[in-house]
Amino acid sequence: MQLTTKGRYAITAMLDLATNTSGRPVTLEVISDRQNISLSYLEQLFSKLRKASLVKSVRGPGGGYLLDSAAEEINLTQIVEAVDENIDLRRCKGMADCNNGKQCISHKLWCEVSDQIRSFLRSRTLQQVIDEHNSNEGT
Amino acid sequence: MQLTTKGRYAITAMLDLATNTSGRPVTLEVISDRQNISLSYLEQLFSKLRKASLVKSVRGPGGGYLLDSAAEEINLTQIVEAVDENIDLRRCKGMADCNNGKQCISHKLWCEVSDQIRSFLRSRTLQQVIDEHNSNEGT
DNA sequence: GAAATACTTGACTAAATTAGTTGGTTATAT
DNA sequence: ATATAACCAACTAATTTAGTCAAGTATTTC
Repeated sequence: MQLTTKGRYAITAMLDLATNTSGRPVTLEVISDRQNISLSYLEQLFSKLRKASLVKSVRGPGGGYLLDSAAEEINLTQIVEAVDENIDLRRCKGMADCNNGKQCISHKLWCEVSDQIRSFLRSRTLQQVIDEHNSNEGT
Repeated sequence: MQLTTKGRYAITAMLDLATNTSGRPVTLEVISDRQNISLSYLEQLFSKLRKASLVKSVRGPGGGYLLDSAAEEINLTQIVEAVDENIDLRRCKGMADCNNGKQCISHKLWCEVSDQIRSFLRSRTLQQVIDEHNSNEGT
């Protein structure tokens, strides 16, 4: 589990899509302007998001991107994992010579922490994030 | 809030310290061997951890590092923030020309997500992570 | 069916971050 | 004294992130 600017860009862009209620596709150019993310970098990210079936594209004039599922159905782990191909530990890829005894106790602990973060993010959908935002309007 | 290999290394090393119950300092060399992290990279990280008062050092022979507080008192956000100086958004540092209207709605949403992750990590102490590990022993 | 729109792809470059190296110095226990 | 191990700073290498460029392909609209 990584959580860097890359994942943040992806979440930001997906939230932008999720708040578009017009029903019409949103172009990457518009997202680029609104969110200050370079168009071509967005293209890279959306290529991955599309392959992960998180968004769908509409070509031609009036085209753009739409969420592929309802905002209630898309959680943050899906987004982060779609763009941030999760890099494993460097030396002990998988379990190589790592799991022998206490050598790796804190590596194992780390994995558990990582799992907890992942499942926390999985429990949060785009819609929830938006709803919580709206209920805080007054601040 | 970043969460990269750097933060993971720091958490891993801190967990290593936290599981040392001998009461004697642990050298970076030992951690380096046990966790497969280069000694000099550990030095960089521990310099920051020390400045953040998360660990204390003992010089000279028999020296090394110890947690500065009890493992119950140290949470994961403290560790990550100590080493991963949190990089803000690129263009709209602070609030520059960002907060004007709907321009930034999903930036704001992102900040809220980020806060949620931060407070989740803050709710988890080193000791809790270790305890949960021990109660899963049988697997 | 031609033109415009807008996604798609891939290779490339630049910048930033992470990781590791080197070569010291300082403090302290023995 | 000497060995140990923290401390420090500047440097390099590797990797990742971010952005650029240039060509495609699909689709709508006229």
